[in-house]
Amino acid sequence: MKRANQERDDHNLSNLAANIAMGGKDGSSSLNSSRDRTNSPLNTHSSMTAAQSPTQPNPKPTEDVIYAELYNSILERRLPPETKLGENLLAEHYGVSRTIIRQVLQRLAHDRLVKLEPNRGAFVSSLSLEESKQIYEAWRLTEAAIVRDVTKTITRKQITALKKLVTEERQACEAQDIHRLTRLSAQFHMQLADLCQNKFLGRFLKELVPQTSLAFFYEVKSMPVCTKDEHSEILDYIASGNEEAAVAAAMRHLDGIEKALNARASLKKPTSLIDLLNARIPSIS
Amino acid sequence: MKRANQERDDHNLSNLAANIAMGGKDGSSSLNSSRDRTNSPLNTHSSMTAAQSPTQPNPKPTEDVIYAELYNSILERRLPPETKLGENLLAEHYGVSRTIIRQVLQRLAHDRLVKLEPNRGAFVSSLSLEESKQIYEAWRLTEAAIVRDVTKTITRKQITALKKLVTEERQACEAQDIHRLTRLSAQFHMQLADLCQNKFLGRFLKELVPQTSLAFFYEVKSMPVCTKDEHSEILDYIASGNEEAAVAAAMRHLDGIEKALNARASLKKPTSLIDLLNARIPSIS
DNA sequence: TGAACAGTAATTGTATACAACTTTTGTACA
DNA sequence: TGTACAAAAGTTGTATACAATTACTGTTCA
Repeated sequence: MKRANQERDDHNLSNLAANIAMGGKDGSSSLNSSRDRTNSPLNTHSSMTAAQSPTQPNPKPTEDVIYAELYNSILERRLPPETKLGENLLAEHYGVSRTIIRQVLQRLAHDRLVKLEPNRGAFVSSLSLEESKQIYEAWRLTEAAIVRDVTKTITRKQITALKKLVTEERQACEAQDIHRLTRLSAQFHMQLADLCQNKFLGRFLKELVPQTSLAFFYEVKSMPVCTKDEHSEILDYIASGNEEAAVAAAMRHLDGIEKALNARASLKKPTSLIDLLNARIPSIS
Repeated sequence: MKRANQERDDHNLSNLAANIAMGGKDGSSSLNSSRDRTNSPLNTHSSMTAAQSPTQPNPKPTEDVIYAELYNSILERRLPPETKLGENLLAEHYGVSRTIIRQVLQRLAHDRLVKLEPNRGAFVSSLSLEESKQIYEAWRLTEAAIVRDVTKTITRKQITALKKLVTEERQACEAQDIHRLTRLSAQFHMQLADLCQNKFLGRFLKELVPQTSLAFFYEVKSMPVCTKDEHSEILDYIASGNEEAAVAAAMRHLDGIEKALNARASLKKPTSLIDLLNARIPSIS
């Protein structure tokens, strides 16, 4: 009836993304597991260097783990907008029942990272250019309030943690690790939001930021704007208690990101299978 | 096996609230049904005058209907904070499986109107005074941006719809219908938020407003601040295109609500069964 | 050749059975 | 009388079976 423990599929992000991309017909994969039990999905090290501990017999992942993996996967743009997230495929991949997958998909739909179409299934959400603009407008409004708040209350320890994050960004940038950089860049703002005394504003921003990964245009291959230096600048102003300068720097930063987005908005959706196939041989055409 | 259609329990709000309050041991109830299929829960007429069409054989309610009923029920303060929402009780009350109830509870938890405690169940969320203050701060920030936006783009038809709402508020106020007034008052702000061009800001406010019903203090029996006139004032400024005056009026309005909340914050939680029993005979003590 | 239709396969929606956990209730003992 | 422990009742968590809907594929007919 059930699959034995030993022959259960492992689950890691790169394999999952590959499986989904090719329709899930390829079952074989390598052994890998990450068993973080943090509340916020962002703190899992899902996209760290691959080879970790192949010894673990790979117990059944919890709902939270699966949620975190998919969450990060979308945030890092590994699963592009409009990708179909079939329940059976995911259930078999993670070795859990569809019940769990369903709950995960509902949570992601709640985060607006996934859209559920009745009787048709779950898909990674997508954003139009207009919607993206609206996100950045809402982001600016909220970020300003948060930066103001945080500048007043931030502690040494918190500054150190954020500086560490910027350092990691720098490393990812040097290593040309686009996915990791994308995640770390979002994480900087989300971690800042966590420091805001006002829980509700913080939550709002933390919901907003990941959605910027859903723009259905956006050139994935080129390196995103290297935001590490701007993050560093904002952080310095915050640390020095210069509220207005910090806010101004943050606003410039967001404006810059949005400008870069607009610049890339020219190329349309390369999402269909045909487009993906064509994109494989760009030199021949 | 299954219960026959005819003897299936009906489901209406007042009976549900009563059932939950008394632990669900009382099964009998009257016949009533509302079958709206709107997307936003607020447009259902769940709390209108009771007697409608007792002829309907009462088909199985959809997930959306149950969601809307519970949503409104919490918003209107019929189900007070910390009320336990047992899955079996709800499933039997609505005549659906626990699967459906579970999904509804998850959606409500996503809205932060319900909190899910692992292995313990679902409860109506509650808010501390500090959290309430934070909500109002976030509300002010967002409301200002929304009022500014709406003032620029509002149409005649939309103004008429809002005026109708204010009229309904006035009626509810005269009729001393606290629950309905609470809902209509929230609806005014949520409908305004819907008119905002920026979807994300609008959504945020629509998530924020219902949560103000979760303050675990707050005197339910006394009439809430009659906000109808202030709503009318805000609306007039918006209609006349006076952006700054509209924003100022809205800010005064929110300040007033928060002040009233603080004033009522003295009486602590009367949630426990003992407290409720004691509250029944206040004249004797 | 192409469009429309029908049948089949696959996927999602719902209900139910069982397992795991928590809370309550009852009893024994200090 | 009160505390500690044990049993049982009730509730939630998960998996699975079946129903309903959709998507696909192959055939027929114009």
